[in-house]
Amino acid sequence: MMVESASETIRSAPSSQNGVGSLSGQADGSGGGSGGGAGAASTAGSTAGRDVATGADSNGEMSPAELLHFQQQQALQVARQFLLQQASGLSSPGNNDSKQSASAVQVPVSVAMMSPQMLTPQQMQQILSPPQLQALLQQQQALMLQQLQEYYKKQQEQLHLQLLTQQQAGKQQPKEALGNKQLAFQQQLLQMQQLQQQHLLNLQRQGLVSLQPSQASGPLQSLPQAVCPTDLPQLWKGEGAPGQPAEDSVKQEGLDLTGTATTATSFTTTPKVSPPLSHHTLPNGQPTVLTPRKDSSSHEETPSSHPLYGHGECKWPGCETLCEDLGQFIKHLNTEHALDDRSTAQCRVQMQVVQQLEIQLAKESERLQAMMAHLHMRPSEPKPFSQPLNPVPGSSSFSKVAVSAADSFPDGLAHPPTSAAAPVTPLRPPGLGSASLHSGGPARRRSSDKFCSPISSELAQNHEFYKNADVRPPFTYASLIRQAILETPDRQLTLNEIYNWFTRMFAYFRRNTATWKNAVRHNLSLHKCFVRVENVKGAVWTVDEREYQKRRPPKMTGSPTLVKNMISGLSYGALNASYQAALAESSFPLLNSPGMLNPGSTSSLLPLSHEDMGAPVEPLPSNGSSSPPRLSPPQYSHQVQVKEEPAEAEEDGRPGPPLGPPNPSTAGPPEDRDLEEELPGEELTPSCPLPPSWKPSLHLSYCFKPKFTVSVGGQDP
DNA sequence: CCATCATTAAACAGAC
DNA sequence: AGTCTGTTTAATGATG
Repeated sequence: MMVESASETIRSAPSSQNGVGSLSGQADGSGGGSGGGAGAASTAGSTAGRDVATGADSNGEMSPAELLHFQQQQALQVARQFLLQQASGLSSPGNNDSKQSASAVQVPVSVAMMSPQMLTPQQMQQILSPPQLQALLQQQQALMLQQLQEYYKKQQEQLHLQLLTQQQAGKQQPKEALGNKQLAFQQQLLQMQQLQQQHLLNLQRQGLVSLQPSQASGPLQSLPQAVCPTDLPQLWKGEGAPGQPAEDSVKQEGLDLTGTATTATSFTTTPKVSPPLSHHTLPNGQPTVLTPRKDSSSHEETPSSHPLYGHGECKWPGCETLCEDLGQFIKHLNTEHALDDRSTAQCRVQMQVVQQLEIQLAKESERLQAMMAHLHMRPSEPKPFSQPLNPVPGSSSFSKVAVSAADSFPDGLAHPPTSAAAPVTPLRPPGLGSASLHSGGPARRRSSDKFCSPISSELAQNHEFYKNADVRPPFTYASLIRQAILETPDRQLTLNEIYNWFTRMFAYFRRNTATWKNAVRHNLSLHKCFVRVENVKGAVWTVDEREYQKRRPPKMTGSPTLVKNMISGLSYGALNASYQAALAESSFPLLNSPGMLNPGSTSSLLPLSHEDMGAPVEPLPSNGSSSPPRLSPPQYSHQVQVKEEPAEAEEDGRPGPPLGPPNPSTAGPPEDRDLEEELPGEELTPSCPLPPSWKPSLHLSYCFKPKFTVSVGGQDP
C-alpha cells in the first residue's frame, strides 16, 4: 500500500503541467459522490467540442443518469405523498405497513408528481426511516412499472394498428412511400422497445426488479437474469390480457421475423434510439430530463438522424454504404434493405446477437459477483461499478492489480469489455469489471493483440462507455493509434489529431496527458507500422498495414473457419458463436467474403473485425514484399496514402477509391500471398487459430523504426 | 530462464 | 524561453 502510494506520488510528479487538470477531474468525480452515471454524464457533457460524441448524445439517448434521476424524482414524489397522507391523517392510524403500502401504491405517479411538495431529498430522508424509504421506493417502482406497461401496451397497439392500416393502404401506394411509413413505425416500435429495455435494465441494475418480485407484477419476475429484446414484448404484455389480437400479432412480429410484411417493425435493437417516453410518464411539468427532444427525434417522419445512419454511412449490419445525407440514406435503406428475406434474416441475426449479449451480460455479471465475493473484494457492495473509477494511470502498481484481476477470469482472458453492456450499462461493460474496479492501470497487455479483441467493433459498440467511463481501454497504444488513424477518411492524422482522438474517445485519456501522450509519441516512433509523412501542412502519421500485421502474432487470415474457431475461443465465444451460427443460418455473406470485413471502419456488425484477428485488412502492395521497408525512409512515403499524392504505390493493388472510409473491401488473396511470402509459415496456418509451431521469434522481433539510419548504426544492442 | 513486447519515464534535439 | 514534436534509451513487468 505504501509502496503504491509512494510510486504514485513519484510518478505523478513529473506530469506537473497536467496536475491541475487531473486533480480537478478527480475532484469532480469523487465530489459528485458515487453517482456513476451522473459523473459520467457530466463528464461527457462537459467535454465540449467533441463532434461525434455530442452528436450521438444529442440523438436523444436517455442516459442512465437521466433514468436514475427520473426514478429518484418519482420516488421522492411518492414519498412526499405518503408523508402528506400520514400527516393529514388520511391513512388510518393503526394501519400496518401493508395497508399503508396499498394506499401509497394507489397514488398515481402522475398525480403525485403534479403536486410537488417542498421537501428536499435530505428532508425526506430525515423524516422517513430507511425501511420506509425503501418500501416507498419499491411501491413507487411497482406502480411505475405498471404504468409503463400499460403505456407501452397502448403504444404498441396503437402502432400496430397504424401499421396495419398503413400496410393495407400501402398496397395502393408506391413501394417507397410505404417503405418510409414502415420506417417510421419501425422506429417508433423500436424506440419503445428500447425504452422498455432501458427501464427494465435500469431497474434491474438498481436491484429493484429482483428486489420486489412479488410487487413487480408477473412479467418482471422472469427477468432477473437477462432482458432480451425479444422477451420484452412478452414481458410487458404478460400482465395484460393475453388474448388481445393486436398484442399477439405484435408479439409475433417481435419474435418471428420470417415472413410477412409486418415483420419489419419490431425487431431491431440498435441502441442509439431515443425513447419517446416523456409525455406519458411525466405528464406535468416535472423538470426531468425526459425532454421533448426525444419526441421530436422519434415521431417525426423525417428525423434529423436515424439509428441506422451515422457518420455518413449506413449502419445496417454489413453494409456501410456511404450516404451523403439522410435522404439518400433513406433511399438506400428502402432499396437495399427492403423487406425481403435477406433483410429479415439479418434482423433475426441481430436479434439473436442482442439476445445472446444480454444473456452473456447476465452470466458474466453473476460470475463476477461470485468471484468478487469469493475474493472478498467489496463483498458488501452489490454494484461495484456504479461508481466512477479514478484510476491512476501512472501507477504501475495499479496496473499490476488491474491486469492480474483481469487475468483472473475463469477463461484466462483479460476480458475486454464486450459489446453486451455498453448500450445499456454504459458504465459497466462486463468482463472489464474487475479490471476497471481496480483499474487504473493499463488494462492493456496486448489484450487486443493476444486475444484478438476487435478494437474497432469494440470501440464501436462500447463507444459511449469508453467515452464516459474513466476506464482504461484494453487496447495497446499501437492499436489505438492505428484505430484513430484508420477512422479518418484519409487515414492520416497529425499528432495533435491523434491526441484529440484519444481524449475524444476515452475519458481515461482526458487525464494524465503527459503520460499517455508521451506513450503515443513513443509508439509512433517506435513501431515502424506508423509512418510519418511530410505533408503540406506539416507531418501526418499513417499506418503501414503490412508492418502492423507483421508485428502482430499471426492468428488467422481470411478463413471463416479460423475466424469461427478463434471466436469461439474468446471470452464471449458463446455469443459470437451463436452469432456465427446465425450468420451461417441466414446465409449472411459476411464471413464468406473476406472483403466484407473491414478494418478501419467500425464494423458495426461483427463483434470481430478483420484487423484484430490478425488478418490482412488492406490490400497491400505486392511489390517489394521481401524488402525491409526500413531501409530508406522515402519508401514509406510511397506506401501510404497521402492527400497530396492519392495514387501512390501503396494504393497500387487497391482498386478502391483513395478516399472514403477505410473500406478496402478488396482484401484477399494477393495480400495473403504477399504476407505469406513475407512471413513464411506464419500467416496462413489453416488448421488452428494459434498454431503451436508458431514462434514469434527473430524477424518478428520488436523492431525499431530507423527513421534516420545514422542514429541507428552503432546503438543497436 | 529467456525472448518478446507493452508501458512508462526520461533525455535530447529540432522546429516553431 | 517555452512548447510541441519526434527519436531514442532504459527500466519494468507480463507473457509464452
